[in-house]
Amino acid sequence: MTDPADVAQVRAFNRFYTRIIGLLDEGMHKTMHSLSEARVIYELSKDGVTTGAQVAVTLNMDRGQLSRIMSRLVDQGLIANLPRSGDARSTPVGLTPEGRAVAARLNAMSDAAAAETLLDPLDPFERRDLVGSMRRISALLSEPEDNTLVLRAPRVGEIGWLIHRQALLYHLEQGWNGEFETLITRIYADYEASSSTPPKHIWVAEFEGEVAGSVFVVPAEDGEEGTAQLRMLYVEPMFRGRGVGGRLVAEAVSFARISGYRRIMLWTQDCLASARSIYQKAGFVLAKEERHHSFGADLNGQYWVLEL
Amino acid sequence: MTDPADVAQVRAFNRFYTRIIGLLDEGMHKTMHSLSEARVIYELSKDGVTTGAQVAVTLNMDRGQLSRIMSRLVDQGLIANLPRSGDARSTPVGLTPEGRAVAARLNAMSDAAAAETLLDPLDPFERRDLVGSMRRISALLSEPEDNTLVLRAPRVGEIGWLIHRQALLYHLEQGWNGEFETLITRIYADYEASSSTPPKHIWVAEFEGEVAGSVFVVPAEDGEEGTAQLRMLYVEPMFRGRGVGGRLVAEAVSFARISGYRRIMLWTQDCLASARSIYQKAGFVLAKEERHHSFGADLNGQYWVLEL
DNA sequence: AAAAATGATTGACTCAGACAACTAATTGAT
DNA sequence: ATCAATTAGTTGTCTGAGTCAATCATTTTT
Repeated sequence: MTDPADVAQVRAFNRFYTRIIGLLDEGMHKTMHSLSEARVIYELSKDGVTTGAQVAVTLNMDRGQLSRIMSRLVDQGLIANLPRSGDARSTPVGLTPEGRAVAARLNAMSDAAAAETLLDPLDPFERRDLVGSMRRISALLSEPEDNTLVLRAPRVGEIGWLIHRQALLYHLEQGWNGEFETLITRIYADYEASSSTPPKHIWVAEFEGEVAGSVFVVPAEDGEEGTAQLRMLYVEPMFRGRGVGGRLVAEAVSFARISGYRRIMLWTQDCLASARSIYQKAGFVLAKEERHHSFGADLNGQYWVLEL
Repeated sequence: MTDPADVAQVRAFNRFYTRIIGLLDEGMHKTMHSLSEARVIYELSKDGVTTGAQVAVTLNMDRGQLSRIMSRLVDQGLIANLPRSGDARSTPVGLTPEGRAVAARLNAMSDAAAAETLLDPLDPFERRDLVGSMRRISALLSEPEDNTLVLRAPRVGEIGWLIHRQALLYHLEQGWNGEFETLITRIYADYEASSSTPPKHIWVAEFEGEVAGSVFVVPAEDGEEGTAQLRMLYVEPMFRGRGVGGRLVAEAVSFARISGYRRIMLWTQDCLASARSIYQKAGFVLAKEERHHSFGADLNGQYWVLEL
C-alpha cells in the first residue's frame, strides 16, 4: 500500500538528517558538558521547575541514567533539588543561577551552530523554504495541537499557492485533470481583476502557521442582483475535522449578510461529501442538480442556496 | 542578520526530528545487532565493496570503533576481508552471503518501521507533502549534485506552483507586491485559455525531482504576425548558476524557430540582472526601454528581440 | 489494610565515542 | 633517491550512554 519510493525517500532523509544533527552536536564537545547533560539543562531552562520523571519522558531517557546525570549536575552546582512539596516521592529540581548562566551559554552556542551551519549559507528565499518545510514536517508527524485558527487576507504568493494546492488535492483525491487547474486559475484571476463593488472578500484560514484552507465571496456571476456566490472553499486534509470549513463558510455567510446581499449561492459537486455537509450545517439548501463532464470525470453539479 | 525566529524553528525541528529518529531506531533493539553495526552493514550492502576508511567517513564514525565493530562482524561471519588489491594499506571488505541476508532483513525492518510510523498514518496527499518537504530540505542543505536537468510539460498543480513561486520570489527579492501575482495569475490563465495555433509551449525545468524553473512561448500579444514572445522565465534561487535559465531560453528559442516564428521578443525589467545576461548570451538585443511604475516599484521595462 | 503503581536511586554490564600510540604502506618534496 | 608527512588500520584506555534488574519510600487503588 505504501509506495516503496516514498519509504526510500523517507529513509534517505532520516540518514541525511542524522548526519546533520550529528554535525550540529559535534560543536558541543567544546563545552564541559556531555550531550545528554546539555539536553537536561535545556529541558530545565525551558520548563522551569520539573521532576526527574518529567524530563525522562520528554527526553526519552532512562531514569537511571537521568538520575546519575542529575547528581553530576548537582555536584557541579548547576541544578538544585528544591524542597519536596506535595508528592514526597518526587523531588522538584530547578536550575541554580550558575545553571541558568550555563544554559544561556549552551543555548547561544546551539543557536549559533544552527544559524551558521544551516541558515546562513542560504538566501532569504531558500531560508523561507527550509523553515517552511520543517514546520510542515513537524505538523504532519506530530499530534494536532489545539491551536487557534486565524482567518486573514491572503499574503503575496498565496493565490498561486491556493491554485496549486486545490489542483493537486482534487487531482489526487478525485482524479480531476489539468482542466480543473486551468479553470481555477481563471477564477482567481477574475477575482483579483473584479471591481470591489459589489463587495467581495477572500479568506485564508491559518493554523499553526500553515494555510489550512480558503474561500471567497463574490457577486454571483449569472445570478440576479443581490445574490452572492461562495467559491473555492477547500480545507487541507491535514487540518480536516477541526472546524476549518465551518468557520470559513460562517465567515463568508456573515460577510455576505453584512454586505447587503439577500442570498448566497454556491456550486459544488456531489462527490465532495464533506463540503456538502458543511453547507448543510450552515443552512444552505440544494436548489438544482446538473450532470456534466468536466475535469476528465463524470460529475453531478449541485447548486446550493441560502436566503439571508 | 539571521532571523531568531528562523533559528528557533530550525532548532525546534532538530529536537523534534531527533525524537523521531530515536523512535525509529528503537525498533532495532530487537535485532541481534547494535545500531552502529546495523549502520555499517547497511553501508556495505549499499556500496558493495568498500574499505574501512570509506565507511568511517560516510558514517562519521571513529576509525578505532569501526575497526572493532568490523572485527566483531567478521567473527559473526557477516563480512569478510577481501584480498588486498592495489593499495596494500587498506583492506577491502564486503558482505558474505549471510551478511547480505542479514542486511536484507535489517533493511526490511527499517522500511517497515519508517512506513508504519511515518507514512501509513498519512493520506496520500499528506504523504506527498511529507516526502516533498524532506526532499526539499535535503536539496537545500546538501551540496548540489551533478544531476541531469529535465525539461518537461507542467504537471497538474504546477501552474499554481509557478504562480506561487514567482510571486513569492520577486516579492522577497525585489519587493514587488500582490499586483505582480495578480498579473501573472492572469498571464497563466490566458496561456491556458489560448488557442494552440499559432504554436505555444510551456516548459518546466526539473532538477533532482524539484521544479527548478520555467518559461513559456506564445504568439506576441501586441506584435506583428510571425513574432513569438518568451514569457515568465524564472529560475529557483536554489538552482541558479547551473545553466537552468540558459537551457530554458535555448529550448524556447529553438521551439520558436522550428514553429515558424520569424522573431522572438520578451519584456523584462532591468533590475533582473541575471535574466538579462541570459538573454544576451542567447543573442537577444535590447530594442526599447520604458520607465513605468508597477508592482509597487519604479521599474525600467526592457524589450529584447531576437531575429530567428 | 493489603496490593499495585510510581519516583528515585543504585549496581552491573555492554557498547559508543573520543583520544593517543603504534605499525605498515604510500605519497610528496626537495 | 631519500626523508618527512600522510593515510589505513589496529589496539589500549577511559568516560559516559544505554539497558536491565533490584531496592526503597511513598502514593494510589481496591
